[in-house]
Amino acid sequence: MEHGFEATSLRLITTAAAVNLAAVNYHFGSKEELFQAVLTRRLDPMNQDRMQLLSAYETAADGKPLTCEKILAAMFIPALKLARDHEQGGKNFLRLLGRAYADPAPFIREFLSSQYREMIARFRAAFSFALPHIPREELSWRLHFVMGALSYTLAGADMLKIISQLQPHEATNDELLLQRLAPFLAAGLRSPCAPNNTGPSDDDGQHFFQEA
Amino acid sequence: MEHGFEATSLRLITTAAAVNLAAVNYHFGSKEELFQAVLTRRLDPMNQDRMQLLSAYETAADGKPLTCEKILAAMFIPALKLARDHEQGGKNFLRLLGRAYADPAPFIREFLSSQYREMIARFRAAFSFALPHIPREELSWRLHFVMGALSYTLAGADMLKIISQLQPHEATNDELLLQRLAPFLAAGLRSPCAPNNTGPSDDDGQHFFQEA
DNA sequence: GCTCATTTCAAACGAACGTTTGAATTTGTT
DNA sequence: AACAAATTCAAACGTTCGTTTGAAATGAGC
Repeated sequence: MEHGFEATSLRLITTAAAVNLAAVNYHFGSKEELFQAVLTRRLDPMNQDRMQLLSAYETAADGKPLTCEKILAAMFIPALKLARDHEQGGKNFLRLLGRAYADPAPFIREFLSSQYREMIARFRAAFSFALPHIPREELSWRLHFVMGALSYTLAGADMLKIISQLQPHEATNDELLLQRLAPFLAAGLRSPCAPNNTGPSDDDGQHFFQEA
Repeated sequence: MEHGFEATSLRLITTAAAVNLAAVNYHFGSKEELFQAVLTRRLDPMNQDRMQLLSAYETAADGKPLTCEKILAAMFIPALKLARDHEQGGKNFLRLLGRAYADPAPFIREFLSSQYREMIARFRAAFSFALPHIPREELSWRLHFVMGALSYTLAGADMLKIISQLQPHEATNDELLLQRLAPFLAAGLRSPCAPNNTGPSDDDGQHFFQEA
């Protein structure tokens, strides 16, 4: 979490774990496979939880579309549950995960892609049903913004030291953090679509970036 | 941009640039200082542009508060101008910058912190004037979400390959991307504040994550 | 209690890293 | 042309990396 995948040596890990260096290659095969195992152990159950929670909400809604807040809650609650699991370093795992989102290593990107594909598809369908007036393509972008803000927030809020001078104990309160993030994102998701986003000749859609 | 700071060797860089390996240490001192020089050359002028543009908008508004869209435009337009400068690899620089936001290396975090502190303070003041009903602390969080979504978007939209199956030529159209991001973020910034966000006993503020 | 598969361990391997060195080369000035 | 400063260059430095090796230790089944 602190140093990223490349800069974290196996010697650092095995020393901290009080095991032999060769144990990693014996039990996991390589450093990459160890990393994938670390992520899979918690990421896969978390995404399963997310989808089950979403399904539970949908059956409870009985055919009616869910609110954005409800769908976002299905994304955030399993993450929070994991953050609360102090026995297994929950908060640190979410930060490791947030860092992995931005890691350029191809094997990490492919791994995350395979781990998220199914969950993202489910949630996009839910948002699409909840926001029928938003075109599919526009919704894809907004879902991207949601994932970006979420991963960035989970990654550790180091940027907060620049943006604000909040107390450090407040900056690490992930629960409060997500309670602020969800309404913010819900408002963005619900916001009316600019007219003709695909047509570049629309004046109202363009003047925004024309000046200066 | 592709491999991150740690995984990009000086031999890769100097070979691609057709210069000698030792030239980096002779002219820049170290790999870290080279990286800072690469960032500073464009980041510093970009942030200066942002602040000047914001000041221009403010004097044009003649004492009246700016809209969120206007303030966001002051953040995005200089970034777009840089992205359009193909002579100097503008788009690639923004992606390098987005990656740097998430890089855990302490010297990178300190460097970015010093480069952004002044600009962030200016923009927070502008948002605070534009959104007087949002408490200072809540605004800090929202500004954090804005920076997160922006950096994640600029970092390369690799997650889009998971989220949607958009055409790759569309995925790289940064201008359209920011035109979609700005309204999304403006809606989030403007969204009404949940009652008593600091008090954890408020029922309406808590039930959101209590269930399941 | 012996056997054999599994796991642990210290040591070493080859490769790649950022950096340094000191001699060549180029450049600018007289 | 000659000198001095600045720059380039090939080579090597010491370190660290992920991985491999082969022997020692452990554990389960008969």
